[in-house]
Amino acid sequence: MYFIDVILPIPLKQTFTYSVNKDEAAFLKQGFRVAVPFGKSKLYTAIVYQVHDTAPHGYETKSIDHILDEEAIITASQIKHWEWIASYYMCTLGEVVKAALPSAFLLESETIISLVKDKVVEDTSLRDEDFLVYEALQHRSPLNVDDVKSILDKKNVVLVLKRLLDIGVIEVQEEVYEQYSPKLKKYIKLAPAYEKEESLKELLDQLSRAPKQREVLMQLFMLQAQLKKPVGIDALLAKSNASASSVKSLVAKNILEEYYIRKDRINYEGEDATEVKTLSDSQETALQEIITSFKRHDVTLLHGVTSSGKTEVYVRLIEEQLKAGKQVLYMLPEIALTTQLISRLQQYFGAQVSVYHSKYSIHERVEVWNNVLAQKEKAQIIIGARSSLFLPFQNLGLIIVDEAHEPSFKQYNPSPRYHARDSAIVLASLHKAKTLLGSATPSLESFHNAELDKYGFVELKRRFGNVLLPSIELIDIKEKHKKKLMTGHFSDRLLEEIHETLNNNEQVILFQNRRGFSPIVECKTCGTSPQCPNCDVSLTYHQYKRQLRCHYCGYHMAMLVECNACGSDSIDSKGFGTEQIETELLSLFPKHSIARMDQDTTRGKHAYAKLIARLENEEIDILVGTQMIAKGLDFRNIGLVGVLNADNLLNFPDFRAHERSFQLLQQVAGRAGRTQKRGKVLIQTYNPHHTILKQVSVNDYRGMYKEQLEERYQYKYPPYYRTIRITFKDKNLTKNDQAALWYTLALQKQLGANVLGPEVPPVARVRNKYISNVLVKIPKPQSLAKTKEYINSVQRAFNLTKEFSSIRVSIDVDNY
DNA sequence: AGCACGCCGACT
DNA sequence: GTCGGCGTGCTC
Repeated sequence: MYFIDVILPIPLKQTFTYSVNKDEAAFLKQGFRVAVPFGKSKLYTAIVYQVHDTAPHGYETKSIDHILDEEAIITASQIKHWEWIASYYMCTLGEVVKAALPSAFLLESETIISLVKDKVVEDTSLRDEDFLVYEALQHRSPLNVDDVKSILDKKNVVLVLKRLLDIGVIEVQEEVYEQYSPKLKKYIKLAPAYEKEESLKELLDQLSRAPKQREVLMQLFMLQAQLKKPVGIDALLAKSNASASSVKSLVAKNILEEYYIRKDRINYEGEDATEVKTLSDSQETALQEIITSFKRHDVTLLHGVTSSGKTEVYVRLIEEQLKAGKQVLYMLPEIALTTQLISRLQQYFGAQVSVYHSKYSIHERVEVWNNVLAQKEKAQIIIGARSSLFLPFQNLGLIIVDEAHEPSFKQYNPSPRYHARDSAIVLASLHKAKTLLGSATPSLESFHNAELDKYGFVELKRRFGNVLLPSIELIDIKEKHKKKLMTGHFSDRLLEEIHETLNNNEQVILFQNRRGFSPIVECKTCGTSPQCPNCDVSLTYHQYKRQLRCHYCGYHMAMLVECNACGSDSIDSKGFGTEQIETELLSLFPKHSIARMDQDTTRGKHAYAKLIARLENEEIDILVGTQMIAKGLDFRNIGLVGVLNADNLLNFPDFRAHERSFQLLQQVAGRAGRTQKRGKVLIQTYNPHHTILKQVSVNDYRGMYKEQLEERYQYKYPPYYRTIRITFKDKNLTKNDQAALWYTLALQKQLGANVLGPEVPPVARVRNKYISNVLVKIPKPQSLAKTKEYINSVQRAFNLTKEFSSIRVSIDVDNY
């Protein structure tokens, strides 16, 4: 007897054992996919973890359904990496697998319902609903469960299906579809029968009465001679100017033959690689320093001011790896993965670049996966978002994590809650590769690591071409309000500068952080504002659809005409988001073109790219935007950057609020003046004496670092303490509170005062579930692994407590 | 995580 | 009486 242990893509800790026959056991290896029956009736895709011959105790194994791959699609080092992620971030291997594999690799079965042949039923013997399904099946068979649901327009259809099954009218089957289908291209050739010269001659004579068809044939010969490779049907049609119908009739007469060739979706059709620009002196120095640093350190931090030309340095490093025959992973936050950057790298490396991120179709992702696995030429360099570190690299030489300070490298939900920067470092070490972290505003942890000599450190202090960093001016809007110098949300100073910039034919970017400061609707008479029925938050007003929406659960309703509480019609929207700024701008600058960039305006697949293109072509004079505009936009003609209100950033209730504000404002400021002329940045605030703003205005990263580090030390936060957050969720408030308290007390038994909480978060209820948080702080000398082991033991005891069985517990390691 | 099973209230 | 709500427990 042979068995395999498999990983299922579900949040269960253990592997599952299935039986296989001798041949299967010989064929299967770790990393293969198999379809296995799981539970009552489902088929799941599982990953083979190991093949063995030890029968498990206590249960009967099922046999696998079938094998999905011809060779392993997951490498041994991937499994090792995923095990590290599962153990470090306290989640299951199944969850990692689910996040790691392109969805097209993980198929679940679908129940297929079909009519039993020759089974006659009296229509009258059926109930109305049953009859509807029966009738539908006579028109179209088979149906899936969703079809039945929509036919009956209800959620629960099991009963109907059960009855039909009982009387033997229908049968059901579980089917797994391969979602990935290769892209095929149609080619055309002469049928083999005519390949001999005499038969060809005969044929041409025959066709003398069909001049169009004859012409098609002649063109085909010409193309074949010219291209010396298969002729695509599209090429033939274009060349011969013939209609598809003449080709079709030639095919019908068996004179021509159609055939298909598998084609990759990922194809770079641009120019071939161009020479890398010559590096400036400071770039060259940085490059040499990085190379030297890698001799002593596996990880190096590159601190380069905005627009210092980090990309060119990366390009050189990548080039070096390619020469050594190694693969390179270039990671970026999702949002910075613009066509702009991709095409820049393609300029240098042409077809060797592949891109991998969530906007790509499942087919494209499968192809990138396979290309990386096979070490194809076109998968030498992967540019991708955080999930690209799950690809099956074979021979990785270097990982670049660009914009490494970006919080979006940390995944919060769903599990695995991994940090891509840290997971990348582990991945690199598995491959004995190097990691380069690049940032203009490194995170405190990374800078601290560099200071402790855990990481190597290299600096690029000058902007490329010695362009000056923008001048930054703080505007006290408290005072401006007092002196009545505000027009809407604009100070006189900001308006003045906008006018001047526009007069110089330069563009303006305005930044308005939306988080925590969305337009909330309020009744002026009684002061109530409409709340979300499912979450403890006020609804926010969205002008473009005249709707009130909840940012947490997506609930929405039409804008109120009168107050629900008192009936008054004096409803006011206070606060300001990007939309309101846009409206104000339209009336202040009616002659200029104004655009807005936020989640609402970049929803479509190409919306973002289009906005960027318009900005690049200078079709937009003023762009208002959220965080989104801070990332990687690289334009030559931005003369002015305005921050409408810096305070709501600073007042964010998070220990990293100050660090984040500094980073964000620096990034935003970096959009200004990327050419010779010095750019200008205006920051409006109620609090111009705030240390962070001062530090931003004079570009004092180190000052910020030192001061923040001191605070972190005092308040026991990272990098001095690690933290793990444990979240409890339940529909029942009391039960949830009890559970959180029980857990906290259990943790405190061993960890004492370093367990904080339970604490109710600012938004205490989301999607009708109450939330409670517990924070575990881990001082440097305390073992992280042992602490986690202890948390795990508390978790196990918690799971055994019956009354808490409905509580959802999620654990977030390094929740920052 | 799904999904079946089973127990309760609200309707034909 | 049936239907469908959701709490509970299991999955090799």
